[in-house]
Amino acid sequence: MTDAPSTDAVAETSDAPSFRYNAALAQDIELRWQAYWDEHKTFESPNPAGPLADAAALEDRGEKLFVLDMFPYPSGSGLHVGHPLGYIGTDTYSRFQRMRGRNVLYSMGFDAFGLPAEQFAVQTGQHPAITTDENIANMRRQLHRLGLSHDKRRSISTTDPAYYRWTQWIFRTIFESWYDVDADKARPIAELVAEFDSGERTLDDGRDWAALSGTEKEQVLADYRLAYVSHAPVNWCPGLGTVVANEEVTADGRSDRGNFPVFKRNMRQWMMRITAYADRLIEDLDVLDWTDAIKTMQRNWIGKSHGATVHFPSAAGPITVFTTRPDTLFGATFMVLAPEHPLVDALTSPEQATAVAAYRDAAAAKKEIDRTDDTKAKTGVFTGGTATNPVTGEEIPVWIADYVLMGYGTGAIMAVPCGDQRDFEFARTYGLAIPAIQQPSSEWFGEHGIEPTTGADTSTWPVAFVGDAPYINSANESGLDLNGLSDVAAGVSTTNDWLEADGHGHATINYKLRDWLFSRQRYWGEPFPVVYDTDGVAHVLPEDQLPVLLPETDSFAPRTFDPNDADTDPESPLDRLDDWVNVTLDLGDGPQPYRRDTNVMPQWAGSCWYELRYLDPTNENRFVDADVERYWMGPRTDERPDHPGGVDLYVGGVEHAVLHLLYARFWHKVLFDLGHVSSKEPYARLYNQGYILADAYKDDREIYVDAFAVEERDGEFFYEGQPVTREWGKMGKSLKNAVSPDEMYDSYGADTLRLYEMSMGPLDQSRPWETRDVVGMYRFLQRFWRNAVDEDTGDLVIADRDPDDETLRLLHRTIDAVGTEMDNLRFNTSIAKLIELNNHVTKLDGVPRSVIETMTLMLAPLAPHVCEELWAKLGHDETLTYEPFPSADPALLVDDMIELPVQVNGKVRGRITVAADAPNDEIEAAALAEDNVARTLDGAAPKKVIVVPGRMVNVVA
RNA sequence: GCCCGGAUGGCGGAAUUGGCAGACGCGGCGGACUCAAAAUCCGUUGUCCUCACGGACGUGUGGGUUCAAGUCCCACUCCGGGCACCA
Repeated sequence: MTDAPSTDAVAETSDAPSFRYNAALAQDIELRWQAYWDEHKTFESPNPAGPLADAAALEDRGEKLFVLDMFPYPSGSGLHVGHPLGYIGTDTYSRFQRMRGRNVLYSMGFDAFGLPAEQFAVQTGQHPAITTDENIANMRRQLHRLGLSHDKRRSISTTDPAYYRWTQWIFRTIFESWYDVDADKARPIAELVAEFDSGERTLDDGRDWAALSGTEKEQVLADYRLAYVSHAPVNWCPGLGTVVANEEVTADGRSDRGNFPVFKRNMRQWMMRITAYADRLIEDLDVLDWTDAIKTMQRNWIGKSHGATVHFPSAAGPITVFTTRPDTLFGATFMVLAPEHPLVDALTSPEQATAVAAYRDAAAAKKEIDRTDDTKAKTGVFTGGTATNPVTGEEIPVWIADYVLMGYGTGAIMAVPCGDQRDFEFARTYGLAIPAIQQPSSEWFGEHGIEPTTGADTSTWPVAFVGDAPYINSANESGLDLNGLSDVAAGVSTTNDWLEADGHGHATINYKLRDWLFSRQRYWGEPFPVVYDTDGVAHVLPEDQLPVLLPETDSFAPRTFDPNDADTDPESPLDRLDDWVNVTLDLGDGPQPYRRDTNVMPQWAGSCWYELRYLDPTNENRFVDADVERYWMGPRTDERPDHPGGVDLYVGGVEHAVLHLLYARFWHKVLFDLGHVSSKEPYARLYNQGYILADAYKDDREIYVDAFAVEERDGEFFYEGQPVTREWGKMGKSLKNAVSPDEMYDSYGADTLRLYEMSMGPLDQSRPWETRDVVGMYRFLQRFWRNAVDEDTGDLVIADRDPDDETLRLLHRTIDAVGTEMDNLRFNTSIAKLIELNNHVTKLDGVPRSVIETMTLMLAPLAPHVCEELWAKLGHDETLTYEPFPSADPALLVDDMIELPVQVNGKVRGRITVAADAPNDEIEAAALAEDNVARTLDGAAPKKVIVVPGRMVNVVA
């Protein structure tokens, strides 16, 4: 009759009813339905083309919906109950939307390259390829047991050569392109070469392109390519044995992985020209449905600021500064260079040489955290050199100080002590002049408790003045005159015009964002598809020579160093493999000897495009078929005209706000510019789920102890008799407070775990795990099950009649509410409404079939296994996955009679029941006649009666 | 220091546009079943006053707007997160 799995009584050790919904029965149901879904390929979603195409199914399914989780790295310790919070949310949403008729793409891959996997391998002595596969298998098992409705055909691992072949292909594509500033998009490098060849474009430095040697041409092109090798200051982390990106360095100058010190060193490394996209990465945030918090973080990281570039002539050549306040040039009485600035040597006078050298050494030795600590007093040294202020013509002293950072702007500033607090403090410390160039208001003086000063005198000022105020002492003989203006914006634009006209500078936009350091000196990553010829010129391998396989070796451990020894050099593990490094290849001009690049890509590479591979996971000709890509990722202008396209719902933790999410947007935009994808953004809607928190306990050595062995006595906590201190933390192995989902499956089953995690609170909020609370959802499922099934016989016990009016109305109100709540990812309130309905029908003498069927469908996205089981028991032959989600009858959402609270002076004194469409005067009369209202009024005539239709009545006495 | 969030019973959390504060769950209390316990089920549960009817108080603090404020405005306190010598 049905191919749904059959129910067998579960043997019980106790005398509990054989068909009570308990952990054993739940497990039985869950394993059977998981097998059923696999066998029937229930969650496979059809593509419009290629091997996953299925025209009939596509016709059936309706509009596409791409739901995506941030994919995990396959950890060696497996999952704890905190990991799947987001996955349960996306699974529930996906199941709900399938019932709403959408063609849902939902799968899960593994971000398996990178440091964690490599470190785990080093610890266990196993090759990372082996441990990674084992860990993936274990995580797949745990996720499968949770009942996640993934299309398993679409799962990928970034470590699979069939996957990273295309990661290398995208690298190749980026390498072979350049950013055309005029067209404001990336274009193939071949088109740039063609422009140089034809003379349409000439070299900036005036050289003749045609006269350059091949190597020289390559050097020119390298300055245009979006992936290039640079010799520049990078973040060297001896403790990890590799360089890391700016985004991977914490505010206190340490690696976010491993927490080792990071040092700035000049090194030859691969970079990606993400800065070319700075503006678009900011602008396109506007069309994304992301939280403002994440958008703000990305904007701050890119750090766009408007200002001016100004050149100060000096004996050592012009010193170029960036300033956001060119209007304060008249107040620039000295300059400050970062200690590492290249002009320092040339500017330093013989008398100051010793002091300058000593200061530079001290600055270099300082840890980043000390250098960027703005609470410390400012230090610096005079170089003995001077530069010319272009607006005043004055010779001003040039200092070096470590509060000026080489990594921002030009590494040099003009100091305006009257208008910048840092410069002010520096000038006070070293007795430099602080002439005023704006006249602050008397209020400003009042706020700082000093007598107003006029003119240049600032001797009594406690701080610099920042803001709008009339300019003074701000005119020169070459036609720049700000005096009389009092608006900073006007001052800035006037000054910029003058600077440009006189050739001293020009308006500029500066960014905090630096190019992305893309190479790592580790083993477990994607090899660069790059070789060097005997002249040292880099060649990217042609498509047909990809993938460049990561070579097999036993010596995959990185060379790491004393974490504090900055004077070390990175050594790539791949460097040791001479046979692999030295190759003879035919790149079109016959077999030639080459050396392979021995770097690997950062972990972020694989996660920059994985969502695209889900679409077409087995394609061997392209990273994704164009039609398939357009179907799943294309912009949806039916939703809104500026829809950017991309993933419809992307759920993950907030910790990737500027790492993965920035890099992935950058790659996607390059692919978009080159016509390889149809959406300008990868993730249209981003939702940040919260974390599961758990108490963690530390002993007096500050070491975490097993949280499950801690006892509480009178508000104090003890571990093995010793007092310990409690703190909040994310759940995790390192805090020794992790609860495994396997424990929950054993005690309650997956459906209960799913319901509990969804009921704890809003999905975007962090919440503390309480194992003892889980039983609430278990009891709910038991009650729900008992409403339909006889616990002793396992037979259906539904009532053979139509629901009463009250039940019917509650049912439809619940349908209405649950649909809306689920649409908005508010699963906690969906569950509350379903429990409310279930509690109501529990009191009935038997639940009508129509009610139990509707409830089963509504609960199915949240607790799919038990609902499938009931659905089958109710006589249905097929999975409920594609049953339409119940819809509410609008006529049943409005009641004939309604109860209204009656307030007297804002306090509820009684209730009246009136017809829903009763006129106001009738409601008013009923309200005043209510016993307790009348008593409260005590005969006094009401001053006013406010009737809020359908809501309430307020009597003003 | 700057920018975002947030604060509601013993606990997690609910509350369209301002309109019955505390939905739902945990825990507590009382009861049923049981020799007993666990599990399960039923009832009850913001605090205080009252035998009761009922009343007073109550959404971090202090003001304000309003017939009516958890919700809006002003000023603060505390907590979480992000950024931070960014010129």
